[in-house]
Amino acid sequence: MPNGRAPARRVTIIDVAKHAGVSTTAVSKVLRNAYGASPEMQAKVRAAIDELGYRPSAAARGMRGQTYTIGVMLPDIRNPFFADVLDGVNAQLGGTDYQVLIASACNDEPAEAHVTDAMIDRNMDGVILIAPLTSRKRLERIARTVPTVVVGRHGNSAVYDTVADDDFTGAGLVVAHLAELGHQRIAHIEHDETDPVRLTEMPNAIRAVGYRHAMQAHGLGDFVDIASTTYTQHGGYLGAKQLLARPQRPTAIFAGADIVAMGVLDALTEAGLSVPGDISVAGYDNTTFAAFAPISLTTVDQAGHQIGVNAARLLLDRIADDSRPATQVKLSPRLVTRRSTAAPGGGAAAARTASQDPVL
Amino acid sequence: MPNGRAPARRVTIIDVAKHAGVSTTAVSKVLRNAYGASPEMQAKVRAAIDELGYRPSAAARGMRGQTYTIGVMLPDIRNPFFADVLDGVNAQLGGTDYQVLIASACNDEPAEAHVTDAMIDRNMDGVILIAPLTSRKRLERIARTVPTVVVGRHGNSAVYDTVADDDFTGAGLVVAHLAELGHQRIAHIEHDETDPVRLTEMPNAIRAVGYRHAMQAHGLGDFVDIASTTYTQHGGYLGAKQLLARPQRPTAIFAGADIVAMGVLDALTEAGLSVPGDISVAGYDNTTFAAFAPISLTTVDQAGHQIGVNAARLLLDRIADDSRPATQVKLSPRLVTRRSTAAPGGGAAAARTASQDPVL
DNA sequence: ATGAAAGCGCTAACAA
DNA sequence: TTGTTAGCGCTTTCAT
Repeated sequence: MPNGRAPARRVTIIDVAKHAGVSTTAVSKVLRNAYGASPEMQAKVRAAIDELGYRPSAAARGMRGQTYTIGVMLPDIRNPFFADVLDGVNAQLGGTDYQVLIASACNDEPAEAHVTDAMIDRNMDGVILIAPLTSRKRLERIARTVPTVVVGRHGNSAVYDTVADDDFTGAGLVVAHLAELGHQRIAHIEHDETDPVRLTEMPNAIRAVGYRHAMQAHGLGDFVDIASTTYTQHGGYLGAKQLLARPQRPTAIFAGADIVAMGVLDALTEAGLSVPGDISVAGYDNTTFAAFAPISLTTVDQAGHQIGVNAARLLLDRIADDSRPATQVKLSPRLVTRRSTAAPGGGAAAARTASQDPVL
Repeated sequence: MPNGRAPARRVTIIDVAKHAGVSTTAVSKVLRNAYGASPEMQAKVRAAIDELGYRPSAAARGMRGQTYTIGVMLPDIRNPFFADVLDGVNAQLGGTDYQVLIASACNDEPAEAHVTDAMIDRNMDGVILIAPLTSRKRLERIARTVPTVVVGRHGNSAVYDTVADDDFTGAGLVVAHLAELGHQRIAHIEHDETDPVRLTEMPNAIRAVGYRHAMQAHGLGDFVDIASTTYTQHGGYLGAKQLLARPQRPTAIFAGADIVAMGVLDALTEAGLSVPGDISVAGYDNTTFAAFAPISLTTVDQAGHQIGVNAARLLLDRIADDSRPATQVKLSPRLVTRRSTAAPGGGAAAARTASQDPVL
C-alpha cells in the first residue's frame, strides 16, 4: 500500500455493536444520547467505543440525520472584527458536539452562492451567514433549506433569525462625539452600495444613513461629505485619498469600519498628516486593532463576541425547534473614545513637532 | 410545515436519470467526468441537471467516494499571516471542484486533535495543517488516513508533504541587519517551547535557534537575551514588558512574528518609548500589518501566498497519486527593511520627521 | 457505451 | 428496553 495509507478499515457501528454484544440501534442511541438505553447498556457501548477507538462517520450520519456541523460564512478573513464574532460562536458551541467550519466568501456575490451551496450540499445542520451580500430571496431560500442565522444585516424575515448592531445609532454616536469636539467638516467613508434592498439592510448602508441623519441633527447638513469605496483597508486608503483631494479638506474622517480606518491612517501617514493633530479619525467595530496603543482609534464597540454568542444560541435553538417564530436580536453600540480624535485645529498637534504641518 | 422549511424533497441523481432518460450510473459518470459517457449522453445529462437544479449530496458521495472538501486547520485566525496562506490555497483551488473549509484550533493540542478528527470523520479528501502542535506520531497517523500537507513545520516524514520557510536563515537576516546598524543588545521574543520534537520542528523554535546562531556569528553571543512567551499579540506585549524590566535594556527587539511585534509596539508605546528612536523593532512574516505606514515594520517576508499555493498544489498532487514520495518544499525568506529599525542611540530618530512617527 | 444492482455506515420506524 | 430492517443518495463492480 503506497505510503502505508489506509491499511486498516475504519471501525464502524457494526464493529462496536458486535464488540459490546448489542445491536447497532443501541449503539446509535448511545451516540445520540437518545431515549431508550439503560445505564448498563450505555456503559457497555461506551466501553466498546473507547476500546475500538470508534468515531462515527459524518457522511453516513448526514445521509439520515445530522452532520453535527455548523457552517460560518464570512466576507473577509482579514477583518479582525469577524474574529471576534467567531470567538463568540466558538465559545457558545465549544461544549457541544457541533464542529464549526468556516468558509471565506471574499465579498463577492457569486462566491457567496458557491459557499452556501457547498454548505447545503454537505448537509450542514445550520449556517451562520455574516454580512451576506446575497439577495433577500436567495437568503430565504437558503433558510428554508437549512436553519440559518444572518449576522450583521438588518431587515426581518420570517424564515431566518438575525443578529445585528444598531448601526444607525452607532454612526450617530461618532458624529455626536466629533461635533462635540467642535468638528464641522466630518467626512465619511462608506462601502459603495447600489442594490436597493441592500441599501436598507446592510450595516454599511445604515451607517451612512445614520451619518447623514446625525449631521443634519447637529446642523452640519451642509458639511456632509462622503467617499464611496469598500469596507477594506485598501478602500479606506482610496477613500482618504479622495477626501484629501477635495477642495475643502475635512477635519475629521469617520470610517465605516476599523479596517477602513486602518487604510485611512495609511493614507494620512503617506500624506504627512498627523492624527489627530491635522485630522481626527474614527472607526467602527472596536477590533483589537483599535485598542492597539500606537493607533488608539476612537471607534464604536458593537460587541462582536456577543453577536457571535447570540448567533450561535439562536441557531442551536432553531435546530432544536424549527417552529418557533423568527427572532431579531439588535445590540446597542457603545462609543469608545481614544486618542485618534481631538478638537480640530491642531490642539494635539502642538504636542508634536509641527515642522510639516500644512496650512489650514 | 413550520416556517415552510424543507417543503420540497431534494433533487437526487434518480430524478436526473429519469428526466434525462438514462441510468443513474450514467449521471454519476458525467458528474465525475469519468470514462464511458458519450458526448450525447453528457449533453442530455447536463441539460437535465440544469433544468432540475440538481446538486449532488456531499454526504452520499462521501459514503462511497470523494467529498470534494479540503480542510485547512490554522492555529489562530487573528494572525494575518495565515490569511496570506489561505489566499494562496484558495487561489490554487479556486477553479477546481474542491471546497475549502477552515477550522481554527486556537494553539492548543487537544483542540487540534479535535479538529483533525472532525476533518477525518467528515471524509475530507485532504487536509492542510498549518503550524500544528500535534505530535509527530499523531501527524503520521493522520497522514496515513487522509492526504495531508503540513505547513510551517520542519522535519521530514515519509507520509506527509511539508511546505516551510527557511526560518533559520530568516532569523539570521534580522540579526545581521540589526548588527549592521550597530546594535549589540538585540533581544528576541520566542514562543515558549519545551517539547523536544517541536524544538527541532516548529518555526518558532528554529527562529530562536537561528537568532542564537547569528548572534554568535556576529560576535554578540554575550548579548543573547530571550523572552519566552507566545506567538500572539499578548505574548509580544508580555515579552516586551519582561525585556524592559531587565537590568540591561535591549536596543533592538526581534519579535518572532509580526503579530508578536504588534504586542511589542503596544508595550513600548505604553512605556513612552519611541520606535526606532529608543528601541528598534523587527518582526517576521511581512503581513499587511507590517506594511501599514504608521507602523512600517522591518520584517522577514516568507511569502505566505506562495506557501499556500505550494501546499494546495502538493495536496492535489497527492490526492491524485498517493504513491509518489513525500516532498518537502522550503522557501527562501527575504528581509524587508522599513522604518521600525535604525541605528541605536536615537541617531535615526532625529532624521525622521514628525509626520513619519507612529500616530501618538 | 450503457445499465442493473449491491452496498457504503448510519438512523428511524417498527416489532418483539 | 432492545433488536430487526429498510432505506438515505451516491459510486462501483459487473453484465450486457
